[in-house]
Formats: sequence, C-alpha cells, structure tokens
Amino acid sequence: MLYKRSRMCGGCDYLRLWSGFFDVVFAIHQTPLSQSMSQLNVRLYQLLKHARSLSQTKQIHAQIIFRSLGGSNNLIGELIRSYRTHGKLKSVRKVFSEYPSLPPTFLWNLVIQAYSKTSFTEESLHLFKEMLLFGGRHSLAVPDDYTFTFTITACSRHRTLLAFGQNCHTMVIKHGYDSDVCVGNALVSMYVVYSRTVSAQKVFDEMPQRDTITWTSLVKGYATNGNMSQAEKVFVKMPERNEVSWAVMIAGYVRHEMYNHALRCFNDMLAEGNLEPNEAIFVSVLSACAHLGQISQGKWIHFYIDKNRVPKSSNIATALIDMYAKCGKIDCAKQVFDETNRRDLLTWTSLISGLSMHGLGKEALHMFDEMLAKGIKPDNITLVSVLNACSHSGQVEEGISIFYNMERSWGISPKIEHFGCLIDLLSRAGRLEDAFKAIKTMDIKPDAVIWRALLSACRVHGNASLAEGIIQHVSRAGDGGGGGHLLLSNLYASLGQWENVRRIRESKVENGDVSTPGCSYIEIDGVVHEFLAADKLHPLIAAINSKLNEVMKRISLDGGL
DNA sequence: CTTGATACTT
Repeated sequence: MLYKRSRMCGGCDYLRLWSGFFDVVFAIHQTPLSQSMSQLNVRLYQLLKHARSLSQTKQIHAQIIFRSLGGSNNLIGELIRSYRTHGKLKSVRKVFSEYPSLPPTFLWNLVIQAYSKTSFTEESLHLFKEMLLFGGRHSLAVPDDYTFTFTITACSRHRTLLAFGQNCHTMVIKHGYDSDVCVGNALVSMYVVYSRTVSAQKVFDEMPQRDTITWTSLVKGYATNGNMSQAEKVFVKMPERNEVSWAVMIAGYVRHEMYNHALRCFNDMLAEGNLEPNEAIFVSVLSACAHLGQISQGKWIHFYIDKNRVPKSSNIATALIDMYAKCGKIDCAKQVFDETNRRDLLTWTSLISGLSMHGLGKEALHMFDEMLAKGIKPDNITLVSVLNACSHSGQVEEGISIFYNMERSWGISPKIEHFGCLIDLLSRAGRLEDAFKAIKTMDIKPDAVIWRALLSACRVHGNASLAEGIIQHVSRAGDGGGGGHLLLSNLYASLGQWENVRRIRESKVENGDVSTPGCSYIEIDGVVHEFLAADKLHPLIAAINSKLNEVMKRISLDGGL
C-alpha cells in the first residue's frame, strides 16, 4: 500500500523520500520491533522534516499510528508543524487531541502557534486559556517563553485584542519572561500594531538585550504612528541594520508621501553596499518612482531587477506595471505584463487601471474580459478601474450593467468609490438627472468626490438649474463633514457665484482649516518638474498655460463638448 | 527530544 500511494504523489523529489520509506520498511523487517523503535523514530522524524507534500505527511502519520508512536513528542510535534505548513488546521487539532495523555507545553505551543498565523487567532487564545487551567494542576503544561511569544503575536494579528495582550504582558513580567528577546520583540510589535508607541518604547527601554528585530520594530512604530524624523532618530542609532530595517524606513517615507526621501534612503542603502534590496523594498521604491513620475529611476530599478535575476514575483510585476503606467509609458507597462508568467489578480488589475488611466478604456475592458475568461475573480479595486475605463471610453451601458451586477456576479457590494464611478460615468455622458437620482437612492452617504463629479458635469453641460437643486439638496442633507467647505465653494464656483465662493474661503481660513494643494510631478529629460494646483511658480508657466489652452480647445472641438 | 519575534503597494 505504501508503495502504491507514494508512487501516486508524483514529483521528482519523492524518489529520494520514497527510498527513505523503503529503508524504514526494510529496517522494520530486518530487526526485532523492540530494537528498531528508536531508529524508527529517528528515521520517521527525518522523513517528516523533509516531507514535501501533504500526501507524504499523511503516509508518515499512518506509520506513526501503525507503529504505536503516537506518544513521541518529537514526532507529534513535527507532524503538527507539517500539517500547519500545509494549512491543515483540522488535522493539527486532531493530532493534538489524540495525544494519549496531557500534552506537554511544547505541543500546546505548536498548536497555539498554528492558529496564531491564521485568521482564527481567537482559537490560539482559547487554547492558551485552556492551557492555563491545566497548568494550574499539572506542571507539565505550564506556559513558557514560547507560549507567550505566540499568544502575543496572535493578539497583534486581530485588531481587538489589546486587553488580552496586556494581560499576557502582565503574566510575562510575573514569570520573568520579560528578559527574553523574542517575547520582548513580540510585545514591542504588538504595541506598535495598536499605535501604543509609548508602551512600545517603554518595553524597548526595559529590555536587557535587544537585537535588530527589536530596533526595527521600534522604527516601524515611529514610522507608522509618529513622524519620520522620530523614526530616523531611532534608525541612525541602530547598531546593525538588515533588509527589513531599510524596508521599514522606505515604506514609511512612501506612507508619508515623502517620495524623494524614500528614493534617497534607497540610494543610501545601496551605497552602504553590504545588503541586497529585497522584494518589499523594490515594491516601495517603485511606488515612490510612480508618484514622482521618476521614469529614469524606475527604469534603472527595472534594469537592476533583471540584471540581478530577482525573481519577477507578481508583486514586483504589479509595481513595475503601475510605475510605467503612472510615468506615462503604457507600452512598457504592457510589455512587463506580457513578460510576466505568473499573473494574478493584482497584475491584471494594475494593467487594467493603467490602460484606463491612459484613456484606453476599450482595451482595458478587453483585458478585463480576458481576465474573467482565465477564471480570475475581480476585487473591489479591479472594479473601480473597470468602471473608470467604461467612463473614459464612453461605454455607458456596459458600465451601468457592470455596476448593477457586481453583487450577483462576484459577490462585491458597491462601495462609495464604485458609486463615484457610476456618477462620473452618467455625468460625463450628460445624463445628469439620472446621476442625481442615483445619488439620492444610494444607501451610502455621498461624499465630496461624488458631488464634485456631478457638479463639474453640470458646469460642462451648462446646467445651472440642476446645480442649484444640488446646492439645496446638500444644504438640506446637512453634509458638512470632511470636505464640505470645499464642496460648497466648488458648487458656487461652478455657478459663477464668486461672492459666495469668497465668503466660504474666508470662513475656512478663520477656522484654521488649511488644506494642502494638489500636486503632481513629471520627469522630462531627467529633470523632475513639480506643479501645484493654481501654480504660478514654474519658470515656463506662461508657455505651459498657453499650450494647455490649445489642448483644451482641441479637446472641445474633437469631443464635441 | 523541539517550537519563537520584524517587511510591501495598488
């Protein structure tokens, strides 16, 4: 039976393993059972450690049961670990519950860890509580430093378990495990997840020993919950940095929209020359290039990736496609997509979004159909791009149909951004009344983006009376929250009521409500140009504006607006 | 006998 099943599991590496099985069977037949037990144990343990497939794990499991080895800690532990790596939590649980006596701490730890890495983190904590009950009576199952590492990690995965994590922290101190580096690291990163930077810093300060992970976790804390200059202060004090430390800094700059800093940090890392950038770093840096329109740096990174044979994971491909598309090189984006072997949802989505960004709506929809044909289900981000594509290529009916079938076709309920796309779609097509009606029947509260889409269409189509109606509707609905001022002032601006615009702008300044102006970048011949909304600072602003006017004129001639 | 902690954007 063993022979047949292992032949079925296939693959090249199984041969070596199969000869292992053969040795085991051979050994069993050669020597008396009593003498072969410990050898058998060692052999099965080795086999489990190198098992490559679920089927192999199951075969060894069968041998463990068959040879009555169910009480060997090392075998059961390795079995649990193996089932966990295959995502078979039910099997993990079964092996654990079939342990012949009260499981020792080591096995509790493995099961708690197995759940802590999944979305069932509560189960880790449930097991931990159960363990505490047993541990009170049996010294066999008392939690140790590993147990706390796993439970604290579990608390950081789920966003609602701060109190439980704090209880663990108390127990850690009581048992004296707070001097353990890994426990301390788990605590620091847990407090970071819950934005408790002060607590994270306190744990950090009180740790008797720290390693690179401790320092990196603290840097991450300041980079996500504080500002980058605080993160920098910790970063420069670090005794040693690894790839993750740099990744945390670069991603922090990107999160804070400090794209130039991100690129500088990346170059600093390369200048030190002792570490190779990894996938996370490439993804962040490419995102910075995309935001800055820094095509030259982006191309250089692409070249670097190819030259160093960095595997083109779907994440890297996605970042490259996005970078090229945002830098205006849609052909390069397409080429990267064509060269990517393992396309997933993200790769497809970034291409569709890039095509749509470039006004190639028909092509975007075509790619969307191809994606569906490959059996890939879209997510809400894909659908935003697809709806935008419809909007930009005038495929109104197609867009409406996609919008109203989102729920039924893919189980995605329309969110505010999808409504925004729908309103944009209808507005651009001149169906202003339909758009207004759709907004009024929405079950989500419309935001400024949505009103702005409709209003700018009112302006384009010269429909002042509808704009008036919208103003009345908005002030009746009392939509003052977030961007309300801006919205109202845009409303009046679109009606040409400049007195009202001025009144709102002034009250905004009095309230100290200063919004940062929109900003965009483009790189031409190696020079990055920066433009702010209503820019007057660029040296060539007069020439740029006259060109812009010319473009706008030609658009209105061709587009028949 | 044997289990640990840090990273990515759209």
